[in-house]
Amino acid sequence: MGDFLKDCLYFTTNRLSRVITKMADEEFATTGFSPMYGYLLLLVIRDPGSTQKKLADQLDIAPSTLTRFIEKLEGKGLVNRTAQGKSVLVYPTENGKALEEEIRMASKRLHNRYEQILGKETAGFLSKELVRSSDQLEE
Amino acid sequence: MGDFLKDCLYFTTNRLSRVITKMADEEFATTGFSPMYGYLLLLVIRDPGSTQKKLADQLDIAPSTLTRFIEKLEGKGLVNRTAQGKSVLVYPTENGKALEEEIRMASKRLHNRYEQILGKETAGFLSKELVRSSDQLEE
DNA sequence: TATATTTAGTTGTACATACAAATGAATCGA
DNA sequence: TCGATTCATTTGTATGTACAACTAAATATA
Repeated sequence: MGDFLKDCLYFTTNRLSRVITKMADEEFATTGFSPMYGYLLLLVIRDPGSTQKKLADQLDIAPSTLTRFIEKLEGKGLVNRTAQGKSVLVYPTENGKALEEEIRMASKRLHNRYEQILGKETAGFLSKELVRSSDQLEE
Repeated sequence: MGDFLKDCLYFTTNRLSRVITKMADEEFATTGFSPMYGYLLLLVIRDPGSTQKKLADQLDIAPSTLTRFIEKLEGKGLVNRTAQGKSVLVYPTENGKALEEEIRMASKRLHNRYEQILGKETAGFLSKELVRSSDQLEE
């Protein structure tokens, strides 16, 4: 009995995920796309010529998901793809690079917003715990 | 620079969410539906005649999402809906009630699985922190 | 070298979830 | 009591995400 929901990591994690995704969507609204795309673009800018596999690993998403993200960014003219054997290398376009500052600012706003509510300490600690747990659960 | 991803609560939360959702889907596979439906059915069994609003609040999902979930459970013959003024009351059917044990076992398996990896203490602590943070971020 | 296996990416499809707009019931203020 | 507002739900539509099946390239094995 009691509350089986509050005890279930599946539920509690997904709940926070919904809450913070909403927040992130709001702060990233000025960029014209959602936070995952923003972070993906930052990765591509930081490391031009990354393979899709590498990007998917860094973001910890399925390859098919990454394909879809890259397609969309390419459609918006923010990245280019060039096939290289069985791999695909991804590069930012000038338009893509021009967005870096905007994305970093959105990211900063998001951080400030949740840190102001949770406390900088707590937020940092929580992130670290989440990374650690994800790492462990993925073996 | 450094790793902006590991520091971002949006990203770290969503990552854990993907990891644990996969795990939960595996453990709930025997029930024939996904974990959220299982928990929803448990809520309805525990409190027959709940309004959809109440259920959506307990699960912390949008009302429209709840409508969709209930539709699906109704389609599988696990719950009934009766309109009551502007509200809708939800009741479990016999078939629905018959699934309670199965769902509880799936939930138990999920708990055991992640507790074995993270440690019971850590898992419990993490859940509590996530609830607290979600509560705070939602005001 | 020829075949088998592995690896990277894409495509079709499905699902959880949300928001905005619409509907219909209940309540409140004049 | 009537019109305005609020509230619960539904519906249309969109998005992030995954898996399974497929293709094509690379590597390993015989």
